[in-house]
Amino acid sequence: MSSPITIKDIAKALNISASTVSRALKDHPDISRETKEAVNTLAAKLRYKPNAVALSLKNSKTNTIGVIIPEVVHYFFSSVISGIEDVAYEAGYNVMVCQSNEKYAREVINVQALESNRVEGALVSVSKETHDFSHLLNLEENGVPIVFFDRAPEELDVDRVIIDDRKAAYNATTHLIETGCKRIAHLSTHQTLGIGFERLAGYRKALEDHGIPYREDLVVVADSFELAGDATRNLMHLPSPPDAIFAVNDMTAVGAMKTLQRMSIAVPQKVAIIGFSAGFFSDITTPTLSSVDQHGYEMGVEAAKLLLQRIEIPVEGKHKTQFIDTHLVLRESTKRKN
Amino acid sequence: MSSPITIKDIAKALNISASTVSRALKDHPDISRETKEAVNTLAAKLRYKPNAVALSLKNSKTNTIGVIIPEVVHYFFSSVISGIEDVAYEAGYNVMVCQSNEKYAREVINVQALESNRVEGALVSVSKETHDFSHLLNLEENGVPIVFFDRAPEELDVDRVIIDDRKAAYNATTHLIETGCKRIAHLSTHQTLGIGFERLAGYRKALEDHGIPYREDLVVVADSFELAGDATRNLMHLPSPPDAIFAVNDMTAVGAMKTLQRMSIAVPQKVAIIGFSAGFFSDITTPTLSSVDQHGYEMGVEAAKLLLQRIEIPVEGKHKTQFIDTHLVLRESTKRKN
DNA sequence: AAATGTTTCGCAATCGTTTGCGGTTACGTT
DNA sequence: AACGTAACCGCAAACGATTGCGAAACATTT
Repeated sequence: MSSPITIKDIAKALNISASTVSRALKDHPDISRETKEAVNTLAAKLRYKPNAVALSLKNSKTNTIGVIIPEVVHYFFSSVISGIEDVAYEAGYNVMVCQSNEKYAREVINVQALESNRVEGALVSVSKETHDFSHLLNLEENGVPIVFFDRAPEELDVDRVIIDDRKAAYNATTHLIETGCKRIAHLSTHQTLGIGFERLAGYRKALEDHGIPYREDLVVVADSFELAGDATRNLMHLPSPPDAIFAVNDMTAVGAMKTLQRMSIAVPQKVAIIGFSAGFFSDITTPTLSSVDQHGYEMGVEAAKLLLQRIEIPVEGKHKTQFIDTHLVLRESTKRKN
Repeated sequence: MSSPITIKDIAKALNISASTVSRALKDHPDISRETKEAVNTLAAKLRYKPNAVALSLKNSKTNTIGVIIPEVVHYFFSSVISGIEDVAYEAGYNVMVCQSNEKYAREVINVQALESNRVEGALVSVSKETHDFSHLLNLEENGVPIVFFDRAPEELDVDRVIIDDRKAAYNATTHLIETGCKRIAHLSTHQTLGIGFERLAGYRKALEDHGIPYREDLVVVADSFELAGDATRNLMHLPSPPDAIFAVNDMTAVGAMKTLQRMSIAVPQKVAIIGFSAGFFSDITTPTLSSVDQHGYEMGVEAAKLLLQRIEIPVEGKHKTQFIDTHLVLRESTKRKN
């Protein structure tokens, strides 16, 4: 059968009207038992499946939410998706996933795709290139609620589910300090990204609260496996090299660790390392990597829940910022407290 | 504006008919220049976006393909998705992603969701629990082409994009043999899974071709990080323990590696290890992990391409099996040839 | 001046489903 | 015999966009 079975097919076969079939299928009291039985058995036999497209049009309800993320190929983002998927599935929603590939232009196109497809809400983590949020704000103005997660525009009145980056960074840095590290480097990311800004701020605050002077030469923008290598080499050639590194994410931390090992510098004895994100591969490095667990799955769950809530009842007044708890996962790349 | 702008809104505002607006928007010659301009400027001003749902219904064409995978949270699967996404995007298709979470029941529901949403084709990698494929075959009978990737039903006439598991396993095993290993263990997965069967077959063939006897006690079903630990411990307590391990995937390989290290057994000197899948974390273990690169992204690309082709021109006759090239990525967990 | 052509646009049907309203039976009641 | 009333069911409109066909309005030709 090339074209799917419709209600009309059933109606024609049974010599009744489409409306009767429709009502019979949903057990409407107006329909006699015999008719219902006939319809139901034929529908089952023909494997009738209601056309969700037609329903969407009729009800102006697509039961679909959109997701825009930079790249699926990151443990963190894919675990967020997993959380989103589970919540959406439970609530009878479908998920449309779009990747921006960290490109602003593509993100704009993604937004249009979501809007054309009449998604009822969107979950967005913006690309690194995105500094103008008008495409997203327009979407929201047009009645599509948005919940930002992880990477959210600063200082805008939007719903967001994020971690308390500053606090998490503060805790990570503090742990390094408490285990005896004095010269703590920070491999950071661009300050425009919010998380870059916040994590640096937490790092600085921790230093300050413990009476350790802030050194500009110990803070480097390096947010990938490759960049971390160069940055680490440079850091270690400083007159006063670091004895600990707080990296803005795990890939960066691993890049640093690998480089240190290649330089025969013992981790954590000579240089301790702590990462951010707790991708599951923090388990498999040697030494295993201490990290800040961002709870991606949970973030997905909470973001999706908030979005569904916004779909039910549009925001009244100001939006909400929800924090996901982080916690330090202490493994072998940092020293122990004594 | 709560409800999106429609063609009728524009028509009403301009005191013309909806048909004229429609034609004006697509530059139909029947429409005068002035009308076109008026329509276009108003459409732009109101940020009119065509309703993809209505178009889908009208054209019986949703421009959407469905993807069913066990879990997004695997580097391999998310890289496949990435490949699919890129091809789909290029061709103007949307992607609907569903996770089976390795459950047969949920996979069935996923299929229904895809069918209800009238996807034009599906890309499927079946769950571990799936032994009955009728839900998928029904879908295909109803005119929705399916391309299976990675995990495809055996001995069924379906389209599939897979790697040559047997050959890849053969190569991996052969490399271990050529670097001097004599007692090669295989951490395998269930034989029902096809890839389990094929990889074991390749492993056996390699042994055979090199005159090494097959030992049942060296083949264990263990296909996760945790299971690999126990299995490896048992293997090493054998009277004649292995001097190499070929693992069915990277997580398993890393589990084995970690366990060996905990037992103070040198890798690769005492026991060499080779994995399968080349998740990017094979780079970050110490020693780095030799592995068979499955080229997930490319698999996604090829599977999507094949699917789009099937959507254009339905299969005439028998289906196609397409192999993605694999290659050995030799790193530090195996010895070098001399 | 009549006939033909050209330009520009609207009507209505269609995709599949739902639903208010009205219509047709059959049955019972007076 | 005439009427009321359930019990069942169909008509048609609606969701938004497209498109064949017909129809005005105006211009051109003979």
